[in-house]
Parts: sequence; C-alpha cells; structure tokens
Amino acid sequence: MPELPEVETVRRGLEAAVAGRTVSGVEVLHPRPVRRHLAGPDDFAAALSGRTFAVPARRGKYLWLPLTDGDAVLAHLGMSGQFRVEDADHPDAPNTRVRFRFRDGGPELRFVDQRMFGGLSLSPGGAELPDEVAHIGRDPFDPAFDQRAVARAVRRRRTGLKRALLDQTLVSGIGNIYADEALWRARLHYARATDTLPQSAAERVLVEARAVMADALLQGGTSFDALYVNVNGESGYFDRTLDVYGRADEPCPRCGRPIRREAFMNRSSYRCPFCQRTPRAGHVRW
DNA sequence: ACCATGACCTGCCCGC
DNA sequence: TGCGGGCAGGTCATGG
Repeated sequence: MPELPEVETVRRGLEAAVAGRTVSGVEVLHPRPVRRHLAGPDDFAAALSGRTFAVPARRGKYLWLPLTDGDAVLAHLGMSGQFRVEDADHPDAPNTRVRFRFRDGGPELRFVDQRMFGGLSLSPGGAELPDEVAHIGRDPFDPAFDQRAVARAVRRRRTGLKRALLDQTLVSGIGNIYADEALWRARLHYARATDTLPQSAAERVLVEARAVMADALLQGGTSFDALYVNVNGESGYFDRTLDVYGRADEPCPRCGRPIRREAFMNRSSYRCPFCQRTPRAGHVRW
C-alpha cells in the first residue's frame, strides 16, 4: 500500500510483529519480488536464515527491516505489495511471494504482491540507511526535513507543481492520492509552474501534504479495497475522509462545485475547478 | 543537468 | 458469457 501513511502503518505493524525475532527459514515462491537481490532467490533465502530482525525503519515509501548484525532487508511495496503476519496453519493469501519462518515457531511473515512492482532485497550494511534509499529526499515526517529548503528546491525546478511533489528525490512519501489532497488543501493547481511559485505557496503545499498524511495515518491509511491492508489484513479508513481523490462529480467540500477528474502524467488527477483554477498563461507547465 | 515518457506486472470492471 | 480496453495509490531506465 503505497504512500507514506500506508507504508508507515505497515512499519508499525512489523515493529510489533517481527522486531527481536530470529528467522529460521525463508521460502521464495516467486523470483520476481527478489529480482534486486542479484545473487538470486536461493542466496536471498539462505542468507537470512539465523538472522534476527531489529526495529523496522522507513523513509518515504521505502521500508527496511534492519538485522541486528548491521545489514537490512530492504522492502518496497510498489503498487500492490503487502506484508502479512499469519500463523503457519493459516492459508496463504493469493499472490503470496515470499515466506519467512521464525525460530520461536510463532506467526510467519509473508510478502504478498499481485503486480510485483514491489520487492525485497538484502542490503549489506543497510541497517541505518540502505544505499538504495540514499538517493531519495527526506519525507515530511523526518525530524531533519527542511521545509524552507525543499520549497526552494521545488521552485528551482521548471515543471508543474504536482510533478515536483511526486519527485521522490525532492520530497519523499507523497504519491498520487496525497499530492491531489495537498494541492486541494493549498488551493493550487497541479500544473502550476514551480519556477514562478512564491516561496510561501511552495511551503504551504508542503505543510498541507504533511497535514493530510498525518490525518490519514491516524486512521490507518487509505484503502479502497483489499489490495491495501496492514499486516493483519485490515484496511484503513481514510478513504472516507478524502476531499477530492476519487470523487469525480461530487461536490467540493469547500465550495460545492463538482470535482473534476483529469488525465495528467498518464494518471488521474482530481481538483476543484473553482478552488484550484487553471493558472494564467506563463504560470502553467503541463 | 534536467525533464518527460514508456516499461514493468496482474487483475478487476466496464461496455460491446 | 466472453473479450478487449481502460484503469489501478509504485519506480526506474531511457530518450530528448
């Protein structure tokens, strides 16, 4: 379950379920999710036996399970990845790809992924911050997140505002849903040119992105269906609280005019045509 | 260097 | 009922 609040919900579930537990065996049921482990599925499985998980960590949408010896299992959920914690006699969910068993004989950890854009790999020395994560920016929940500096970096770009919000190297954790929600809260159009955007507006949309993701986290994240669930298989409830995403033709909660769905960047964008008017020429970048 | 686009996958839903 | 197209919240490699 893709964006920051959903990934953080999973991280918390993993903290409760696997921290301090020692792996007894790993079973790779489909090679694709471990494709980034270049030594191959068998090596991945063998390398993890006997190792102990520490407290799971996250930056943006990347998640990693540090091992007590300083390495880490890096995970990305992609579009449809899930972690599930289930007793061994509990049947596998469809699309179960990797299974971790533990020495204590307690519940298994299963990686489930329908579309397999996500994956797992072993990151040597990655307990603190895996190399594979170093290229992305800090997310808005990071204590070292520098809102003013990120806003300046956004304004140095020559692109549309939503493209910048989705660029994980500038600020991580924001995806299609929360970008639209943040833009609506900040009353900005997705194609607003970043290079003519005032600093105050750039900071405002970052503040709103953080705020909407914090609200979502309180409700266990957003999910529209069974594809996005926490480690117990339960869905979050934030979809009921979304203001614009997925609400084409419904009234804007602020002004009552119908929300519009538009294609942008080969995906859907939702906006209020009144609260988030198309910028005048010279202030738009499609 | 930046920026935009397509590729990578499976499965569901809709209209014909 | 069956089939094709469109759609889905992710990133990454590759062009310009």
